[in-house]
Amino acid sequence: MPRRAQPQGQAPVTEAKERGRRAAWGTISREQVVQAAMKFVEAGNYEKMTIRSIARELGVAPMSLYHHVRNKGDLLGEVVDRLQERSWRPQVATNDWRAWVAEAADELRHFLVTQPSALHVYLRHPVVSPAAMARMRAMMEVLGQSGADVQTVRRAYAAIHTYTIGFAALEVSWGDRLPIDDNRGGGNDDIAEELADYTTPDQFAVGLRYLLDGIERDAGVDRDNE
Amino acid sequence: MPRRAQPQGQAPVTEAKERGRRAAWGTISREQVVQAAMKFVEAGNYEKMTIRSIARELGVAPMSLYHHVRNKGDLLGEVVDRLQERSWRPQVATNDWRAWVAEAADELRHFLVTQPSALHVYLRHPVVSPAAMARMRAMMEVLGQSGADVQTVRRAYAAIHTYTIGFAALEVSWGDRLPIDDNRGGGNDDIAEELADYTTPDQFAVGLRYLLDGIERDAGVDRDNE
DNA sequence: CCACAAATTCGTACACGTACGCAAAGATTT
DNA sequence: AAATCTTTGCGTACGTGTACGAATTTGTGG
Repeated sequence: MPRRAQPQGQAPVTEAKERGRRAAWGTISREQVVQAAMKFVEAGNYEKMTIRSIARELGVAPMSLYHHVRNKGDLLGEVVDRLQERSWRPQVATNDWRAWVAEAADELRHFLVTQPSALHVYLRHPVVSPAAMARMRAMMEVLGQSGADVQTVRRAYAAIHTYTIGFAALEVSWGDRLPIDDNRGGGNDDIAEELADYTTPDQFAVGLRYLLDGIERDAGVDRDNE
Repeated sequence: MPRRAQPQGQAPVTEAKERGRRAAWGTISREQVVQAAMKFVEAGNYEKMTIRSIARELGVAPMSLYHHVRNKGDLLGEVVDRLQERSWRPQVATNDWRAWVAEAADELRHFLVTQPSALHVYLRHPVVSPAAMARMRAMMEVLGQSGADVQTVRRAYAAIHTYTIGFAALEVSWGDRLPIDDNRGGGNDDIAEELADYTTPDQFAVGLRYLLDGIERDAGVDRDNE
């Protein structure tokens, strides 16, 4: 059914595609796609953020998005970067590097726990978005204040980073109640439930303190070898 | 070829369901579904393990599986439990609890890194399958040898567990190369690449040592307060 | 001005997990 | 045996991400 195009030239780039008609050329840009996606996440409806729903919102066919976004993961990555930027600006200037690092780590933990979309992204691949890189650089700079050399600083950063993300992942997942549990779990999930009480921000701080103790010690060794 | 009913019990591959016909009553059991699923995972084709492919393998319609398995997650959980059981049997009896715990943790890390299906399961919800519970109990028992009280042991277990899973998650994800990177990443993903070198088994051991140091210290406090 | 290339929108199609409900077969009760 | 209940297999349908290629629009060179 070849539909003939209307020569209605100056259709202002305005609103959305009315019924059946193809949307005007240049209707959407990457920026608009990202913003539309962000609206879902901001409203707490992360799971409702689908390619199709975004397209509907923009008055465009689903496949049209793919000329502005590599795929859903790409889009989500950008959304998360903006959320993260908004969530925290690193400000380096401290005389207590341990406190600074601890706070920064907890901030990331909180962000990941609060934004399920972010956790997904962080678990799927290394995040190298601008906000994430800024955070990393700040973290490394402050870690350097301990006197550790570059090697030790990177080690320390990696350890803290993995611990933080891992903790956030379990804090979230352990928060979900198990599906009914028809004893396929071996019958002893009371224990698991008790353990969930040990996946709290307080607990996070305890483990983090352990890590920082170890880092501090290594930093001392670095200084001695100087 | 007329098909006959299977006289119960584990049969070889029932040459079931020739074209169009409905498979005989009692053709599949939960056990068979799990085993069919396991074949995919064992062959390293975890991503090929779909409800539809399993059904095809068993010669039944996809929806038939759902009378034996709650959903794909349930199925995957059981598969992972069997893999885990095969991968490691806890044997408690040691005079060096730190070495034992370190080895057990590294074993879990290795398992998760090796079996992407397992990592998925561990990241989605608390795993309370028999093998996982056995592992946990063994770990706690050995941690108790440090002299720590119950509270401290649980704290310690939680810290080690989250660190292990988090590390495994990043070790895997950082191993995947980024998708081409059209500089949306901020341009500096060399740094990320360098950091990937710090997500290695060696690095895992370093961070774990930090945690164990902290645990050991707390255990000492527990003993003193006794 | 016209031919041709590039960018953009979109229709169709596929495999995925699975909700829903019907039909067939076994189990139980009358 | 007949009637009824329960378990199991399956057909259909929906919403998902996205590969593929066609249709349309804009930009470019002759």
